[in-house]
Amino acid sequence: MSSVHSSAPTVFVVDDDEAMRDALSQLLDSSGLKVECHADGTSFLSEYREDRPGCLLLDIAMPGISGLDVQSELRARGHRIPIIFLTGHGDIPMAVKATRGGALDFLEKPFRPDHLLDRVRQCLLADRENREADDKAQSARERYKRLTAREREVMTLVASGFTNKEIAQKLGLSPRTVEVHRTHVMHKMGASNLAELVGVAALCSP
Amino acid sequence: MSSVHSSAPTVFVVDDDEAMRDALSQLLDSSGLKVECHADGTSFLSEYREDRPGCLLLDIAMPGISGLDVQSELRARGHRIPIIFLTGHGDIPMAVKATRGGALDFLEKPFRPDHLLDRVRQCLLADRENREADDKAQSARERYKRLTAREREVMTLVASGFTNKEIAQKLGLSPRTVEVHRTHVMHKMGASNLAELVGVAALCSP
DNA sequence: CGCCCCCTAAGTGGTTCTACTAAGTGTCGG
DNA sequence: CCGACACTTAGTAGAACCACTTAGGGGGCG
Repeated sequence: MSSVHSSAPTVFVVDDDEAMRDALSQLLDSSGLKVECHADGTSFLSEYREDRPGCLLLDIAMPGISGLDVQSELRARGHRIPIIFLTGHGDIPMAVKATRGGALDFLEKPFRPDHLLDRVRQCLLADRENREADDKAQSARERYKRLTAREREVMTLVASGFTNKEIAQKLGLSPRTVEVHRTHVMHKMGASNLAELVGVAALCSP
Repeated sequence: MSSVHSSAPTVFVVDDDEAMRDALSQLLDSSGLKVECHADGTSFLSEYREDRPGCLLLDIAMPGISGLDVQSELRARGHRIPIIFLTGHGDIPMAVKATRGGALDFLEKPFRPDHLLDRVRQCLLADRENREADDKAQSARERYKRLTAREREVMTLVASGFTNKEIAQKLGLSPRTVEVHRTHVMHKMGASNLAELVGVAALCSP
C-alpha cells in the first residue's frame, strides 16, 4: 500500500474561504512547500490517497461536512496524516475533540504566519516518521499473512522464548516438526536471528 | 520508587471554590471513590507523591499557580497522573495546551455528573495501566543500572541479535569472555532466554 | 490423475548457547 | 597489604539451534 513515498510532501489546505486558501497557498508556496487546496472536505477526501506524504490544514466550520468529520473519516480509514485545525470561532469541546483525535494543533484565525509555518514543518516531520514506522509494521503484517496457521502458532511461542522442545509439547508435535516450522517462520518473516523475530513479531498482532 | 501501589486509588480535587470542592467530593464519594481536596495547586503539589495511584480533577483559573502550571510541574517531575481539567471560562489555546500536555479531558462548568464520573473511571483505569507499565520499566532500569559497563555493551549487542563470536570481534575480546558477560547479563536482568532479554532491553535505554 | 502445498517426522552434521569449574590480571578501598 | 570486584581467558560437557536432505499422508486444483 504505502511503498516508497519518495516524493516531496504536500501540504493539503481545506477551507471554504477562497481568500484564506489563496493566502495560505502563497505563504506555504513562498516557503518552498508544495500545496494542494480544496474548497470542501468531500473534495479532499475523494482526492487524498494514503500514500501521499504531507500534512493537512483543515478549517473546522465549512458548508457540507465539517473539519471534525473529515478528521473522523480519515482516522476511520486508518490514515494518520497530521492535522492542524484552523478556525475562526471554535469552542472548547471542538478543540478538545480535535486534539484528542490526534490533531497536532488548533489555531485560531488570525494566526501568526511564522507560527503556522513552524507547526507545518513539525507536522511534515511527524508524518515522515509515522510513514517510516508504518512501512515497517505494514511489511511485517504482510509477511505475517503469508504464514500458515501452524507457523503462526509456532512463531508466537518462539517469540515468547519457548524452546522447540517446549513448543512441541504444547502443540503435541515432534520437536523436529517444530524445527521445520521455525525455520519457515524465520525465512518468511525475514528474520536472521531470534532477536529480529521478536522485533517483527511485536509489530504483527496489534 | 513506585512499588506495589496496592492501595485504592484517590481522586484528587484541586479547586479554589469551596462549593465546587464540596460538590465534587460528595459526587465522587457517593460513587465509592476516595477523594482528597486541595484549595490550591501549591498545596496539592507539596502533598502529592508519585506512588499514590489515582487521578486529578484540576481547575484552570485559581489564585496562585494555575492548573496548567500544576500540569507542567507534574510532567516536569515525570509524574503521569491522568488529569481532567475543569474550567468556568477557558479559551481554546488553554484547552489545546492542556490536551497536548496529555490531559484526558477538558470539561466546562457546569458539567454533567454522569459524564464526569465516566471520565474519572477512565482516568483511574488509565492510571492503573500506566503504573503497571511503569513498574516494569522501572525495575528494568534498576536492573540495568547494576550492570557493569562491559555488560551493558554486551547486552546491547546480544539484544540486537549478534552472536557471541560477532560480539567478541566487535569488542576485541575472546568469545569465552563474551559468554561470561552474557550469562551475567541474563542473570542480572532476570531474563531466562533471549526473547525475554530483548523485551526488557527495550525498556531500558529510553 | 498428477502437481503443489501443508503438515508431519527423521538423519546428519555443524554452529551456538549454557553451566560448571578454574584462574590470571588490574583497581580500589579498608 | 589484603580482600572485593571487574575483566579477562580457558576446559568440559550437555543442550539447543540451524541447514540440508529425505519422505509419507492429506487436500486442493487443473
